[in-house]
Amino acid sequence: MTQQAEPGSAAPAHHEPDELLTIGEMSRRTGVAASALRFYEDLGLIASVRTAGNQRRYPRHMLRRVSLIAVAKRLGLPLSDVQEGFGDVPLDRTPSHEEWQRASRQWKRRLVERRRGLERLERELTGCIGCGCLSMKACALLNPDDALGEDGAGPRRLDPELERDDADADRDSDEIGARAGD
Amino acid sequence: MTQQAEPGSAAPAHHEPDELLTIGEMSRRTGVAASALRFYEDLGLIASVRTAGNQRRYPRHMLRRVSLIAVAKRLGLPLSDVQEGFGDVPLDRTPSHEEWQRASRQWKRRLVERRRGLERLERELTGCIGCGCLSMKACALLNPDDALGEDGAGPRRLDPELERDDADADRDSDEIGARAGD
DNA sequence: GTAAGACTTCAAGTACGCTTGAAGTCAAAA
DNA sequence: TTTTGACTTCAAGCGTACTTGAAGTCTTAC
Repeated sequence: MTQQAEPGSAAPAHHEPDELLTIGEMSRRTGVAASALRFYEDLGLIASVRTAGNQRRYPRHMLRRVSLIAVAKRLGLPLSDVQEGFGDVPLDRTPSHEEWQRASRQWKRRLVERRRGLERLERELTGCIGCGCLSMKACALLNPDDALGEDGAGPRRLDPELERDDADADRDSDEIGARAGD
Repeated sequence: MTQQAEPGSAAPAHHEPDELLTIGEMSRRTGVAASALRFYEDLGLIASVRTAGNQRRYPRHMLRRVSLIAVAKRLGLPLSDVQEGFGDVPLDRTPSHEEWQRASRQWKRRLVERRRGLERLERELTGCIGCGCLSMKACALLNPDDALGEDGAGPRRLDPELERDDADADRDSDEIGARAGD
């Protein structure tokens, strides 16, 4: 962060292994605004070295980091989660495989969790509403799979977790379920 | 919204089919703060009738709506998406099955899209980083499925879409890929 | 009837994730 | 050398999604 880059190595067209990128190049290549990159740097999500003239230069491995931030953001993960997810992946050098792997396992857990949430919501909507009962408790038994099938995921029983998560709404959905019985 | 509820029907303990709920009861049952419920009402995401004394009373079917908002929020969907997702599901009466079904199909599309994004990120992390190549382009051929398998989804080739989406970062990942080849 | 607690509105404040603008500096090309 | 565009910091502003607080009203229970 307070290291210094060679002043002359600014922005050539061809690329060599340890060429440094300007903030503009990073922005163009990742699709992330320069102002956002500065913001991420303030947060410590990414880092840069500085030229003698105090301009940022990014090592190439920072591209991957920024891309991951962008994807995660698109998926609605807060930056604090992204930060945590990076764990001990180093900022000051190209991360090793082991370092990426350790981090990736953390991310995975978070992502699987979130994806499961999405799947639950999908099931609630296509399954429980689709079948007409509108009560998730009842639907846990019906176990619909019309929509899940189209994605290659097999039919599944709802988790006990779901019962807990949305129990508040369910305590009352019997009213709706009764109307559905007409 | 400007309808009026019977003044005497405030907050009994047992529940009848068309009993109305106070904002406090809604809050307790859905886990959503009363201030948030007022906010959602301002946005038109939910609606209430008023007592003679101007207090909110919620019909029971609003519980489901609020629960869906809460789940969607937990999954990082913006309220504007939630709003759109509700489409023509009516606020002023218990929605019919067809109305919920129409809306659910809209939601589904959004959710599937988002879930696919998560799966892509998972693949990138466990597949491409896990296997050591660190280049998504190369990994499209390797097609890892260790993590996908645990969720019952079959192994899949990466979409051409992925290539497009993250092409920016990939243009440079050959550098990383080269180091990975050691 | 009265007291307690739940409710009302409205305005302001907060946290996140940035963008915009001003004023000035740096780097590369002509 | 000069010009142009890309860069710098810092401060303020913005959109989303609320929370908090003040001042007052309603409902319920006693």
